[in-house]
Amino acid sequence: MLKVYNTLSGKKEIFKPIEEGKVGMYVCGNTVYDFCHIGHARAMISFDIISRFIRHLGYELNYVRNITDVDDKIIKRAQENNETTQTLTERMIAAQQEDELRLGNKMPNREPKATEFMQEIIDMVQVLIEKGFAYQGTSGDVYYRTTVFSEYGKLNNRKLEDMLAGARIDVEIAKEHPADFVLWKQTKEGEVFWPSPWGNGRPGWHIECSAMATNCLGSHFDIHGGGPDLKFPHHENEIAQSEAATGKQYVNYWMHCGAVRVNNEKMSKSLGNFFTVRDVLAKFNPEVVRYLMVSSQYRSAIDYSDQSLLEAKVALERLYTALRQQNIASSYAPTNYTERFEEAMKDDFNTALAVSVLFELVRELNKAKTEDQVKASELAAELLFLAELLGLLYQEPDYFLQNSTVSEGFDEVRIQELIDERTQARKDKNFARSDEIRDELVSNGIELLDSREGTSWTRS
RNA sequence: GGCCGGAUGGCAGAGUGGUCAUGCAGCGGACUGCAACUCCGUUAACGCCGGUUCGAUUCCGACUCCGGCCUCCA
Repeated sequence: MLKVYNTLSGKKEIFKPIEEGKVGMYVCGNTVYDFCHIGHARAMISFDIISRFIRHLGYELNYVRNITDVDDKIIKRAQENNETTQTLTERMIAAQQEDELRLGNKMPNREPKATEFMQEIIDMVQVLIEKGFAYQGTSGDVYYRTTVFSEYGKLNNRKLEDMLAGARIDVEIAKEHPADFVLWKQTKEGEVFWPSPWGNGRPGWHIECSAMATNCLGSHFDIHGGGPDLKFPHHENEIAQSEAATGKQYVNYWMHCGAVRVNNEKMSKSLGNFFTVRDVLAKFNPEVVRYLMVSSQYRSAIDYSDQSLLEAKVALERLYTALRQQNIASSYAPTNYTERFEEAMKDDFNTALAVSVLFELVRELNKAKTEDQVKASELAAELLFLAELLGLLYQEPDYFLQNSTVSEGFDEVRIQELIDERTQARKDKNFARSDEIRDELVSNGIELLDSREGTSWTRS
C-alpha cells in the first residue's frame, strides 16, 4: 500500500490511481534559459526516484515532464546574448539532458515543449473566454478571471481577500482584479510571437502546463509534481485554468519536493546563491550529488555545502567498498532487507530510511564475505537491485572509488607505478620505503587498501 | 499580517506512546609489518512550558526560535 503526501490535503494519503494499474504523472520541468542548478537537480532526481518506485510496484506509469521554451526570461536572455530564443533554448535543453544523464536519471516518457502546443494553448484560452473565466484587458492581454473560480487558493489555503493584504501584487490597470494573471500576452517589437484570435503574442507562464498536461494525460490525472516554489502561484493557477476549462478535477495528488538551501537560505535564481550542476560535477562524481538528495526524504529541506557533499561521498564509498571485488549472484531470494526497503519507500518515498536499510544489508554482506561467499554474493545482488531503485550503485566499484572526486593530482598510471614499487618494497620488508610511498600518495589524496588480492586505491 | 513546514545525540538524518534507526566523528577491542578497509563492543538526543496517560521525544495546547510561500524562481 503506497502512501503519498498530498499538498492539496496536507496529509499522507493512500495512493489509488484513477485507472487500475495505470498512473499518469506530470512534473513541471525547467524554463530553459540557463544551466540547471542543484535545486533543479533535486526536483529531477526526486521525481525520477518516485517514477522508478511507482513502476517497481507494477504500475504502468506515463511520466510527462514539460520544457518551457517560451518565456520572458528566455526572450531577455536571448536578446542579451544576441541570439534567437530558439538557439538559446536548444542549447540549454541539450545541456539539461547531459546534466541529467550524468546524474543518473531515466528520461520521462515524454517531454513536451510549450512551443509545440501553441494551438492547444490558444484553444484552452478560447474556452476560458467562452466560459467567462477569462477576458481581454484594456492592454490587449488576456487575463484569467480569478474572482469567478470559487476554489481559487485551495492548493495553498489562501483566500483572494487575504492575498490582497500582502499588497505585493502588481496593480495593473488593465486587470479587473489584482490577482488575475496573464493567459496570453501581446508581443512587443522584436519578440517571438504566434498569431492568435487576440493578436500576435505568446502564452503566459501558467497556461502552457495546463494545456500540455491535459493534452498528454487527460483532463483528470493522478499525480502532478514540481519544486516547492511552484505551489504558488504556478500550480494554483494551473488548477484554476484547467478545472475552469474542463469542468473536472484536474489532479488527484499534488507532490512537491523540498528546497535546497545554502547557508540556511533557499537556493534560487533571484537570490543568485545557486550552484549549477556543472559547478558541482567539476568537483565530485555525479553520484555523490544523487546520494546527497537520496539521503533525506524528498520533502525535507536539504542543506547544500561542500561539507554535506563530502559526507555523502564518504557514505557512498562505504556502499561501493562492500561491492569491490565481490561476486554478484545471478539470482537471489529477497530477504527481509527488501521488505523493509519497500516498506520505507511505500511510506511517501522515504529514501532516507530506505538507504539505512542498505547500510544494514552492507554490514551483513561484509561479514558474509569471510564466512559464506554464496550468501555474500546473493546479498550483493540484492543490494544492487535495491540501490537501482534509487538510481545508485550503477558504476563499477573501482571506477567510483577512484573517481569519487575530480582531482588534478596523480594520474592512474603514476599511482599504479607507485603501488607496484611499494608492493615490491613490502615483499622485501623494506617498510620504511613502503610507508614513504603510502604517505606520498595520501598527501596527494590517494588512499591505499591492502588485501590478499593486492592493493587497491581510492581517491579521498 | 495570512498560509505552510521544521526544531532529534558532536555533525547529518530517520522514526516511535514503553526495546535498535542509519552514516560520519569519538572510545575500547579484533584484523594488519604499520595503516586503511572490514568486523565486534561502546558513549551519546529528542527546543521550552503545561495537559492527557501507569508511561511521551512521539498525542493535545501555549510559547520561543528557524525556514518557505504570499513577486520571477525546481
